[in-house]
Amino acid sequence: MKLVIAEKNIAAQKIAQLLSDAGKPKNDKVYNTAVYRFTVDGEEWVSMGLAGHILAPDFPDEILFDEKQGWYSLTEDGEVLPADVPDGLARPPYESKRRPFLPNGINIKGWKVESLPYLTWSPIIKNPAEREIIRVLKNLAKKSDSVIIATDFDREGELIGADALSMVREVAPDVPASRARYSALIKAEVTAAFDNLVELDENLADAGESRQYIDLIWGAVLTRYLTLAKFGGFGNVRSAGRVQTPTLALVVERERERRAFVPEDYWQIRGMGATADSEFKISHKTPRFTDKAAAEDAFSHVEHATTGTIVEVSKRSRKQQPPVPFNTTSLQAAAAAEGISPARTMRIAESLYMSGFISYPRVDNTVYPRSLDLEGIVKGLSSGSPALAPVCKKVLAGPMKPTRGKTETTDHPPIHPTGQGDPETLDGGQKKLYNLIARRFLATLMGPATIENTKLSIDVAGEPFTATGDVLVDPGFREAYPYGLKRDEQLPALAQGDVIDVHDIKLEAKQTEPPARYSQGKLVQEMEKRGLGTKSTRASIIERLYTVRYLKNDPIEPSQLGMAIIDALHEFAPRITTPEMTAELDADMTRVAEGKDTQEHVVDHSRALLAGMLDALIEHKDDLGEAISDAVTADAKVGECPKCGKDLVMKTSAKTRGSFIGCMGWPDCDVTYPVPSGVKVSPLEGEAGVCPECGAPRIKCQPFRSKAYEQCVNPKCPTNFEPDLKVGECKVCAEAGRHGDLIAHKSEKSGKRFIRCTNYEECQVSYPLPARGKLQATGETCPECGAPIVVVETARGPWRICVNMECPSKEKKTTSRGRGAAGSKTSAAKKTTAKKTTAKKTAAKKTTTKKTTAKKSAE
DNA sequence: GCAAGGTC
Repeated sequence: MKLVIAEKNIAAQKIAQLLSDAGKPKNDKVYNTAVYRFTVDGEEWVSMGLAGHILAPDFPDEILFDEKQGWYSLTEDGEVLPADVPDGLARPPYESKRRPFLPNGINIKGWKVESLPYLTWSPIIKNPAEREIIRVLKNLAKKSDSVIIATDFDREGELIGADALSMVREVAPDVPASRARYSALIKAEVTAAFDNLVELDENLADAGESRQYIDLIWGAVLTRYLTLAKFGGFGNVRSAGRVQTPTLALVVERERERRAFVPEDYWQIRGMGATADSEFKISHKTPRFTDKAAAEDAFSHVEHATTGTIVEVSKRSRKQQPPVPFNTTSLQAAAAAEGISPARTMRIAESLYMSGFISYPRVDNTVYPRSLDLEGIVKGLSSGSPALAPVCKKVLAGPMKPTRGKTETTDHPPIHPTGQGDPETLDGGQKKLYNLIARRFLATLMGPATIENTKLSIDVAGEPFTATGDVLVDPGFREAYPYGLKRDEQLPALAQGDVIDVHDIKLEAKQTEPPARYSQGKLVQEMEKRGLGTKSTRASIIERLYTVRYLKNDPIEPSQLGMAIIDALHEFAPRITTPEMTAELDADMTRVAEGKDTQEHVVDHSRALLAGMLDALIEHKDDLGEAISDAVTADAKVGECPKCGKDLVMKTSAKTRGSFIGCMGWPDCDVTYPVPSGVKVSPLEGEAGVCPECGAPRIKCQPFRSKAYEQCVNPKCPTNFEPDLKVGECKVCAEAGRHGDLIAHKSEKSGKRFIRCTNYEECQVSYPLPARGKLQATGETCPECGAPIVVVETARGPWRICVNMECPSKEKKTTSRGRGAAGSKTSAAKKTTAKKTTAKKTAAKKTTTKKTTAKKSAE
């Protein structure tokens, strides 16, 4: 039997399909792992997929260092054994200007600043990371008479293959092994690769392993150092790494630019133009006046103007080209613009890929291979998604010339829908991403959009004004792909000499804006541009920076802690803070791969560079600890104590582990505030962070998967609730000839807010209220149902509602205002909706599972 | 308790 070892399951499956003599390969399982059995020229073959790297590098357990005997380990009875370490590490571990100050017997497993120099020079072992896969691999290897490594054709692939082979060698030391190198999972490539088997490239694998070692050594040493400089308790690791630290530095650098930015004043003159049946924006031909006097002079001419004359009408049409196919980075950027973070995009994409909706999601390629059945996919989409059917029909009728991106690789096709599966079974996030991918795919097969731009030149009291409007005259690809499309701005049909009304002309003082913060999508693109990380790692690295609290918010801001970390590393270990470390590492690895340098030399050189920085780092440990401590306190600050003026900070209760806000003046000052549970809370900065009503801090609350809101932390503050506010009079009571007032209440127990009539016993009139937002009475009643109208101050501004949830006006609002009105549903109505959604989801899940199972057994 | 790289 021949054993084919691929990097991942899909590759193992594809290879089996492409090499199999006749008919489909047989799906089989060895201990729950999928393997594929087939025959080649009558010979029995089996292929299996790994799960990427199956071994993980780590520092050995229980290895110690002694000045005289070097590295050693202790047996269980305490016997000293020389450790099996590579020659290069037999040297004194730490070439410091000082003599090593440590006692003998340093254990590198303990997190101690004193052991960091030894960690820098520690040997590295590789531990099994995928025990199940290794078990299957060994099981099959024992039964095989030859083994073919068919992992991806790149540096990491070669390393993954070499690691797999080392596991095979443990059970089959003499089995012949060879390597198949294919760069695309298509018949011609794969058969050619298996017809021309080569040897595993040990140098290339060594290069990959050097990368692993250097990343681990630098990452572990600096992470331990930062964590220990000011230990913040377990769960408060301050990490550093070759990719994450330069990425953080990008964000910090942008923030510094913003802070150093000096805004410049400018002035704008803008107003409204109107014809009998339409209104449009007009602005002075000089878009920005930098001279205040000139702006005021121009404004004085038009301030009281009521009419303007059209001087010229010009029309220009421009074409917008359809987008190029998605690779990982462009998908992440497009999804980020739709509010899905890169990390979440990858989690959802993985699930869509695993259930057969989309192609493999980790790709650099942006050119569809010739072998891809574009027409078949469009047909599949057409029958699977009713919403896409009309546009699919158009695509099928057209010439279907796909666009091409700049990056052409042959490993996988660009990310595209498979045309399989029923999109109705997907959940919210999946559906959103699937639609983006499906619509992008269709757009790449369509023609350009044509936008007609109309420009009006208008004379207003001798001053030149303009108005512009963009109208999509031929949607082209936009019919499939509306993402990021600006709304039409239609100007009325006007001709030279026509006179229009003008009004509301204003002189506005403005200031230039600092450079924008990175969005998560932009940061992923910037990382790619600078060679930081790979398509598979960038999203998770950004996410990591959020979990260690170096970053916050979106657009991305660095925390004080993040800035302190960059400052410290910039001063004492600058190499880790720039993309150059990655560039130099790449150059080193190329030399190792070419056989011009060795793993030992390259890794030792890197160890020496790190060791050279340790002296200064250790010397300044306490300074850094203080800086981190100050930064953490500053990050926790939510405001100033209204009672004693000291800082109010987020604290964690030792007893309940819940969060609360407390005064730094404790125990002298006892001011505390509760913090809503189940939401992510962050302080608001500047004026927004202080409640104008009561002086307590205002905070931003981010509930899981719903809109963030802001509120004052003081539960007794009038901004949280106006108790016993009269919002109107009871209509039912009035009809019955008595008087009843409608009063707003808040339940002490549940915290729910509602309106109830003072004669509730008799009329039973009560209305629910939204859970948050300051309430104002208007004195008005709803024209549709006669219930009172109130204003609720929400995060998105004031919101007028009729308190009667059964009011007929609600239906209209739901359609016209979308989310805003949806929030006005009664809790009962909400419950029904929630139930429906859950039921739908459960049904959807069941269907998906059924389908997948059905599909699997069919294969 | 550390990184970054694969992929589940």
